[in-house]
Amino acid sequence: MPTMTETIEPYAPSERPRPLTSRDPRLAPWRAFLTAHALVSRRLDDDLRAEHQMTLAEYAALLQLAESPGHRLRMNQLADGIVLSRSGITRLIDRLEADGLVARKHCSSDGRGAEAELTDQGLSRLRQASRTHLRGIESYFLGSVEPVDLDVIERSCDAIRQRVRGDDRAQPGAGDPSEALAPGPTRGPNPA
Amino acid sequence: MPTMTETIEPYAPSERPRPLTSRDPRLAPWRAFLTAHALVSRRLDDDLRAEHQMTLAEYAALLQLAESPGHRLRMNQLADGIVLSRSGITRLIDRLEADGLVARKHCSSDGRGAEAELTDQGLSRLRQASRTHLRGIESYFLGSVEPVDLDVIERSCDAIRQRVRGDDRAQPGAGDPSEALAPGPTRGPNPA
DNA sequence: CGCAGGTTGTTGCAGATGCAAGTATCTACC
DNA sequence: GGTAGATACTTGCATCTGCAACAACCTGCG
Repeated sequence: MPTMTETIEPYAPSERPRPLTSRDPRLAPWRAFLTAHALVSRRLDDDLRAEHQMTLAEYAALLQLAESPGHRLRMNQLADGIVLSRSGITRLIDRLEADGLVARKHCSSDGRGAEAELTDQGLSRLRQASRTHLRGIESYFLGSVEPVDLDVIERSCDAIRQRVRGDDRAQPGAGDPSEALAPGPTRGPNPA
Repeated sequence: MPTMTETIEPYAPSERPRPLTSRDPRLAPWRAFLTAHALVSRRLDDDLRAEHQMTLAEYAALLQLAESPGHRLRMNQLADGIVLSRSGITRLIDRLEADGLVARKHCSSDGRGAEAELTDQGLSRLRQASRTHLRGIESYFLGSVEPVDLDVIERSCDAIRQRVRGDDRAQPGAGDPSEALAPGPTRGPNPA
């Protein structure tokens, strides 16, 4: 796997001399990170619940499906994508299916497998909810971070992701997911 | 096809012209942020559970107490500090009290109030757990982020915090909390 | 003083999540 | 081909969390 970012730094961030102590000033960024996440994600969740009767996790699942080819995904990939346990995904899809937003399909290539497929109604609900959600991200997250700093955050968080789980399940053939929500003349199921 | 060549103009991060769309590249940092947090916090929680039978939230509460003057804190402040609902804090302190790690005290200045006070055993358990926890932070978080970038993350996350909750409950008179866990000859309530 | 309204913490209840165990299926090796 | 082990998902059970309702208390105003 590519170690691509060979930086010109003084030392690699992974190997530092002394063990971390409770008074190390580098703990401040970590705490800020934790608090910021807790506040933002709670707020986004509250907004989605209030305006669309939908949790943040449900939104994330619908979004993942909308960005996947054929609007369908295996349970496992879904679980990895939104960082949820297998059983968590089972129940989450249960709820979305009960609401008619996704449909369970048998996986043709793997008898054990199940796929969740976004329904038209699911896509519609996702698009509606995305207005609230994107407004929230813009307001709480992007509105607080200097544009120049977004790259740093993305790089750092990607590095964290790669480090915590040795691998990553990237899907190179997934096409451009950025248009999954775009209501333009991209594909059939338009928001009627 | 829209030209992605945006000029590098410096405008305030709070006021942007167009509403955020689902294909905006600024969504990538947000998603990376979400995923990184989910992975790191889960990992830290798993480690604490496995090695010290303690959740991350319990650790955070004990730590907050250890950093507070007198090793005690009102329920509300505790709730704000670790971003948990009131009832969540009630139950969390219930558990810690049942384990003998904190003790509930009546607040002398406010008859409604309750304070949680760290017990000696609580401090001891916290110190033990902190080895695991600090090791995890070093390994997963600090080991992934370039030292130069820590400041950016701290600033950004602080800005998010301030924006999401209009105010912040800063305690300027709380002294230097960084020594709360240091086993050295710092202050009175030492591990007898 | 006395009450209205706000604040603090706790409890009933419901929802979301994880682990461990179970079932069905796939893969590899004999 | 057949069996052992791995994998994919689901289910039972326990835990954690939040909202709404509640009780106790404080504050301010008449």
